[in-house]
Amino acid sequence: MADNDLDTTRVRILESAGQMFAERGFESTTVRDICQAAGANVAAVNYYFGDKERLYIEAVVRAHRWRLDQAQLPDWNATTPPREKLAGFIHTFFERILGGKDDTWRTRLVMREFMNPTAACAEIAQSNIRPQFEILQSILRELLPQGTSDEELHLTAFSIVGQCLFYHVAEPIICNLVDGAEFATYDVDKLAEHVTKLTLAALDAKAAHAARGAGARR
Amino acid sequence: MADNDLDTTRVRILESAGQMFAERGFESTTVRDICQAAGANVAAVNYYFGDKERLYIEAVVRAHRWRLDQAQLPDWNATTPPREKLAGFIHTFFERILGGKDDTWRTRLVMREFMNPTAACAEIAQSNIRPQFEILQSILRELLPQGTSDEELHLTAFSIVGQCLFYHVAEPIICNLVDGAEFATYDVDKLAEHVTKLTLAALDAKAAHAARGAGARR
DNA sequence: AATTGATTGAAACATTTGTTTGAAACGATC
DNA sequence: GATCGTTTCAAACAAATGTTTCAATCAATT
Repeated sequence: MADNDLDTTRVRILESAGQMFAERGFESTTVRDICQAAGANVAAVNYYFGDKERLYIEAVVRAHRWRLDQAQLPDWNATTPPREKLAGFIHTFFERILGGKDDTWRTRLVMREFMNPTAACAEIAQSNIRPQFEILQSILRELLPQGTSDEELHLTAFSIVGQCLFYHVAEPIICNLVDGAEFATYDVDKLAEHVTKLTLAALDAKAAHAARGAGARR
Repeated sequence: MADNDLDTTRVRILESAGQMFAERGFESTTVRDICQAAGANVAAVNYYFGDKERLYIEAVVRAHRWRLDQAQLPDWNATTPPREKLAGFIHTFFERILGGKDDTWRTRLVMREFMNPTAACAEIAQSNIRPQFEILQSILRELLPQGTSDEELHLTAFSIVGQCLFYHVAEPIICNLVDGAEFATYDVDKLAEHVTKLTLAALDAKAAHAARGAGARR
């Protein structure tokens, strides 16, 4: 029952299954291929997980937990300026998405699940994503003028996350649109800096506009 | 051969197949289900398309072409200000993505193809997406200071598209994060206005910063 | 009305796939 | 070393699925 990181048949199957589900999808991946890649017998899937679907769910949840653990948010204290927090959040988010080149399959697996929600999706959203979303919102609350509606807060958070996620979900398209040499230079640091700068510029403008509006009215 | 919009068995199969591929994916969709939904015989798929895969490719290409035709960019003339062009581009993009509530399957199908590229992906990227990308870049060139690098132009374009696409690729997550009542109010107009405002605020700040920098240097 | 070509229909085929089974191998415990 | 629970293995099962076949049907043309 303990799914610790031992090199046991169980986790070998989980890892192989995750990679294959990520690349080919649930239906295109056969239990036989998974077991062959994991060096296990066909019956091992049913022995350890009951059936193929429960193996899938466990693989997805495991992949997302791994993604979160892989890159942790920086330690902030009460004096950390919110601009720095936002920069750190975005950088960490990119680390999780683009991570080591051998780990992108985990993000692919999770994104695939989001577009084909099963039981794993709601669980991940509630237990893993929501806390991160709350953190991002608390940062934005410090950066946006007081009185900003919850809705605008949400949309702004979505704008940030959307910019980051794009580089994963549209990767084949991006490769088709920009030069291969340029694409090769897209790394976490560069992309994070771009998104951070663009977002902060927009937030600054909103804050300035609000201040001007308040000043003009009085 | 002519795939015109007649209510022929061929296009009925294409439409049914598109919807089912979009919801369940390629492998999970059976030829039998497609034909039943289209009111056709099982053999019709092989008769009209040769095999299941060529039916899929044709359905994807058709869906994306339909998406483009559904919402056309406004007519601009030489005097149209670039800010208005950007607003129009973003609004049209959202129309295409979120379109009529009965047509979202087309976007789903295309996004699915992007994450599982087949032969259809490269074709769509080259013949359909690239022209749109060029238009967006030409608009941004008018809004960003002279001397802005191609790379920054690209990243800015990706930031815009990423913000829009997010509402489609992460829909189940968004539903989980915000109140159902609030989500119900997300429509094309509201989202387009948010993305446009945020982006223009950022672009204005960059332009102002560049002007200030140039002024200070002289 | 006959003919010709395109389309549809029901059934069958060959393969693949998830799952099960029951015996063998293994490992720790007494 | 015998025993008991756990794990592995090869083989088989049953269901589903893409594809094919060939006769029936239809529609237009002569």
